[in-house]
Amino acid sequence: MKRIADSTVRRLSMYLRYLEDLDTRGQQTASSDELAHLCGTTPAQVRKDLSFFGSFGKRGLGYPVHELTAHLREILGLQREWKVLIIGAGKIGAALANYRGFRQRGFTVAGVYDNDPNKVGQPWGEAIVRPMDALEADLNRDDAPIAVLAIPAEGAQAVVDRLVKAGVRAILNFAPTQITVPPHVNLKSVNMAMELEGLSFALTNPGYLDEGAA
Amino acid sequence: MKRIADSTVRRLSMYLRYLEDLDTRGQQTASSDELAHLCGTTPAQVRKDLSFFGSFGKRGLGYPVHELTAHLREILGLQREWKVLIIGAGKIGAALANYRGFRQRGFTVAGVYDNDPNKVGQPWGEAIVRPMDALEADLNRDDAPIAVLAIPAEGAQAVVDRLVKAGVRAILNFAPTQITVPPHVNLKSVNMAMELEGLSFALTNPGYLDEGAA
DNA sequence: CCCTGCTTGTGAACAATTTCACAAGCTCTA
DNA sequence: TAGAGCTTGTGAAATTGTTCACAAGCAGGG
Ligand SMILES: NC(=O)c1ccc[n+]([C@@H]2O[C@H](COP(=O)([O-])OP(=O)(O)OC[C@H]3O[C@@H](n4cnc5c(N)ncnc54)[C@H](O)[C@@H]3O)[C@@H](O)[C@H]2O)c1
Ligand SMILES: NC(=O)c1ccc[n+]([C@@H]2O[C@H](COP(=O)([O-])OP(=O)(O)OC[C@H]3O[C@@H](n4cnc5c(N)ncnc54)[C@H](O)[C@@H]3O)[C@@H](O)[C@H]2O)c1
Repeated sequence: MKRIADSTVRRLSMYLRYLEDLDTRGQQTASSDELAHLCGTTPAQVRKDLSFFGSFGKRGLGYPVHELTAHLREILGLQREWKVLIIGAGKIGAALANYRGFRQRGFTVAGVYDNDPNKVGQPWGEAIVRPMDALEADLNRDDAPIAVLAIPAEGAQAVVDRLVKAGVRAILNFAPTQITVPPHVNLKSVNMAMELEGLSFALTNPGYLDEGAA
Repeated sequence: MKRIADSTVRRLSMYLRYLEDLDTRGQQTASSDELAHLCGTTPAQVRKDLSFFGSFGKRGLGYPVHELTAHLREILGLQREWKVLIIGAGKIGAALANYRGFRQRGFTVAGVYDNDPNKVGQPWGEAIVRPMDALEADLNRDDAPIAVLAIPAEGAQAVVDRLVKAGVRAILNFAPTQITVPPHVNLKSVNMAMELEGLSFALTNPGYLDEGAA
């Protein structure tokens, strides 16, 4: 079984988004060329990405939109519902918990946790903030959720260790710090300051990007 | 002038974060090995990344922490203040506007814009929400800010076109849609749904990741 | 002053990813 | 049934990014 690049998975996710659009508009087929234009990539890339998982298209015609949508959902594991735990009932946590885009894709917020006694027990969106102490007891190992970490950097690694010990095998981290997890746990980090700094770099050093500008 | 990979810039940003830590703790020097461990990369990677910009270390000793910190700030363009415009006074916009991490790095929110008449004019953190109409007049082309796009996907491309026309040359986009900009404009997108779907994929297809699992 | 022990800086090897290019195959038309 | 016109699927080539390995060079001790 071939290793799939991270970049490929991200693109699959994007193909799915646009295929869903086309599907609701009733379009029957889409060529790799059309998908590429929608997603800002190249036709060859689209075909190569899909070819890792099977051969879904018809030569001369393109890909059947509705069918490919279903295939991609399955590949990405989106036929099922995923439970999501939000750790940290702060500003970022609040934005995420109410984010419609997640629910649309089958991610449902199963709980919100915080260690601030003033927040615990308070209503928060449709949920009630739970104490960190309750974490282990709340978790069902057979259906371990995805954890979203939205707490300050200082406590992050300790909380991650605790989540991992409790059976969580996927974590989306927003704290701007390096987190380590055992190999069987999947970790993704979103670091917004880093993105802004990337823009700062690009604005400051146009020469390093536009090959050969003086 | 050599093209610098995106991944390199992201790592520079991370090196800077940890060097600042070491600096405040008074540590004089740091080896590529130490930095690598802090940042979750390899010593060779650290040295190669830095070598693109000069030779900052002393053989046998390592890198002078304070000095390298300054160099990295300069490379990343962080000696100066960057003005940031937030477009969309919603939940994500609110989280970002109050995010301490940005101000710490020299990014200051210069304005918040929205097209909802009920939000325009309302106080919002330390700012007051301004109408989209005011955008062009507010912008000073000689000191164009970085724009953060926190509005729904539907209107995103139109607003981007308008920002670009008004002189904005760097945009951080949170709307989950493909945006196109002319080549002289820098665009980064953060797509959280895509990250979650990446986790879903990893949980669903362990075989595609752990080389050769049956 | 020279030797020992480290650590950098970097070309070259390697690995991963993207792009190319084209044979194979489908549909439609006559 | 044959031919035209597209578009897929995929090895091979090209490009991009990471890791290796080692000469060069500094500090500190004898
Ligand atoms: N606000 C943003 O726009 C933004 C952007 C990028 C990254 N981040 C990062 O996201 C994280 C959260 O940011 P925020 O703005 O929501 O902060 P916040 O202060 O609004 O919220 C943090 C919450 O986490 C809780 N908390 C702290 N330590 C905890 C622990 N050990 N266990 C459980 N709960 C704990 C606090 O009680 C608080 O409710 C930070 O790491 C921040 O750097 C925030
Ligand atoms: N909330 C989240 O956690 C989250 C996570 C990831 C991505 N996003 C994305 O970020 C964007 C904003 O999300 P949100 O949750 O803050 O939404 P929101 O509805 O809370 O806020 C959106 C704001 O944008 C304003 N707006 C809409 N169209 C506009 C236009 N053309 N010009 C100016 N202002 C306009 C609205 O009046 C509203 O105030 C969306 O694209 C969403 O998909 C949100």
